[in-house]
Amino acid sequence: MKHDKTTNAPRDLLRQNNLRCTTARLAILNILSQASQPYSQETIAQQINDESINKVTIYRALNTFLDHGIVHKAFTRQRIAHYELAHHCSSIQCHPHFTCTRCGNTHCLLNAKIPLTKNLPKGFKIHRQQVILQGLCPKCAKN
Amino acid sequence: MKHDKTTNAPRDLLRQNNLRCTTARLAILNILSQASQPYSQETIAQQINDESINKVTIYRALNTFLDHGIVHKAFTRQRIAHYELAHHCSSIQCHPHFTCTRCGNTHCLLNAKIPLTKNLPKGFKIHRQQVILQGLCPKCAKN
DNA sequence: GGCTAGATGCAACTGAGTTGCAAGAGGAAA
DNA sequence: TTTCCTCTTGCAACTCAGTTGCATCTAGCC
Repeated sequence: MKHDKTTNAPRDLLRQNNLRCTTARLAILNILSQASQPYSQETIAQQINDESINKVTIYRALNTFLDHGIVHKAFTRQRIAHYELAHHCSSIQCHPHFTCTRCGNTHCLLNAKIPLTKNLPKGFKIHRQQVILQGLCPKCAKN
Repeated sequence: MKHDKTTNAPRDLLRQNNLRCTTARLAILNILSQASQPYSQETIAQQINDESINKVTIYRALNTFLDHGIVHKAFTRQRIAHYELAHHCSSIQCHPHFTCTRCGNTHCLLNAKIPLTKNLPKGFKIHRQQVILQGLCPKCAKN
């Protein structure tokens, strides 16, 4: 069993998913497996010593990993901001938003209730809790 | 009391916040007040009949509304995607992520528990629930 | 070692959102 | 109603995360 930091885990992970073990992919997986928080493409690029790895390669590798469920996006990417009037929301929590993964429509679930998160580590002061649900809307779930 | 669709509510809202009542702002607020779901800048622009209103104006008006709490972003804008290995998460729910509004750092709250959303409207099939917390991290809360 | 599909690098592109600046308009005072 | 000041708007040019097309390279099977 190897005890150095770059274990065989990433290599195995790739093989299990029938993906080629390339330098770039192994480097990315090694970095993510040692990460204590989600990393952006930029952070990953900085942490890769070998600066020859192109950002496109990192994006493509990450997307491949996403497809295979090896990795996921810690934050749903929402390049396009959506706004609504604030009158229905409490100061700390808004109603959850549901986005359909098939048709892309978003619905406000005004009546759905989510208790505030519990077991928070000490010292964190929560000002706002936001819940995002993904799945199929009634229309798309039928078909 | 006026009964037409463009009520005085938006005008009052602007006055309460010491904001000038301009054509663009009133149009945007009217649209949002009739919206059943969060709208993007593009959608708002489409719904404004007067096509002469510039997209920059809409962005700036929305940001002003944000500053005054009249409006909020239904989805936290995350232009930059952050990735992490998927091994710690259940198929439906990942641990919550906390983003500090002061220093911008994000932390994984691995031990925090959030019950799944209840009182869902009929027909919605949830595949994934994501919780985003905002506030102050222990370091920033001290200062 | 040779071959081939899949992976990579490069450059150019896309598009949401921002910035600087000049021109325009709201609204309070005269 | 007019004047005037300040805030708002429009335009054009920019920023930058992420994508695409295409030529080149390489992992891994034979």
